[in-house]
Amino acid sequence: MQSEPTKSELEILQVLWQFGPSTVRFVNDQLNEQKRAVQYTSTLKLMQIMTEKGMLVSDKTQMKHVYSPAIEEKKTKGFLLEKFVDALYNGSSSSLVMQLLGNKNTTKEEIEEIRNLLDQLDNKK
Amino acid sequence: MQSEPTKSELEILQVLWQFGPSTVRFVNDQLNEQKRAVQYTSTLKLMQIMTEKGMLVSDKTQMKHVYSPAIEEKKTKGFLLEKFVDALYNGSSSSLVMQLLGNKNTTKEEIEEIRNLLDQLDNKK
DNA sequence: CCAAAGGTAGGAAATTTTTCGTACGAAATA
DNA sequence: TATTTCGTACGAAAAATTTCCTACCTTTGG
Repeated sequence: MQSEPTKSELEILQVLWQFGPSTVRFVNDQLNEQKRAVQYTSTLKLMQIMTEKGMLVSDKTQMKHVYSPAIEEKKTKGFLLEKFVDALYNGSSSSLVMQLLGNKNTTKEEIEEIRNLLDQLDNKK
Repeated sequence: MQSEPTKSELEILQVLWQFGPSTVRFVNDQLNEQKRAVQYTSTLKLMQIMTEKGMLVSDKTQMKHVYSPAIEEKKTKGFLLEKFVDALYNGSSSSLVMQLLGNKNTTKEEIEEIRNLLDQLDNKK
């Protein structure tokens, strides 16, 4: 069963998704670069906890353990998206999209892109 | 400035969004019905904290205080949606929609609805 | 070989979030 | 009126999350 990552856990997953299997050192460097100051052992600890929870898997054959997400990116994001739609939009995808389309941050290019996605979907039927 | 509601805070907001300004008693009953067992004073306390934070406003003219969201639903949801898109889809709305369209839970009716939204958007330009 | 640098393990402190007990006042009701 | 019911206020306990200190081992470079 999939459990919901906490905020910090999600940050770590993001790094692993972006760069693939990584050492603690690398993940920690990325967090400090991309996000915020955090001590090496904090990151280490959290990644160990995530491994216990079954959220990550680690290759311990080498001294520098290499961690990867235990569940594929798409699945986890889908899971989180579903939770989000349920919590905020009562499960209605179109409500979410409506809100999205009204957002300043959604550019015309993005909207065009979404239209293309829909067209492709039609062609398959 | 808008601050991110915690999980429990969001549950309370949901009730207020759904039913409009409410007393603590009513919100607590709804939580117990819709979500999970929780004591009256827990809900009271949390709603008081949310008021301190400026997340809710309360009408204290009557003995039974009536609480409302301080920020309109649309704004808060938009705020949360933006955070979500940034965190999971690197700010790309179309990526999110793509994932959404692939979801089992998104029905054909929903997809049709989304298409209509896009068409309406076009007509306005 | 020795020191320095870099790795993991584990416990525990610190912080944030959540929950509830207790006190006490106002309102309803028997 | 007396009692029970229902409300808020407040403090603090409990739980969950996040952070980091310390110990100790391995590798690297002089």
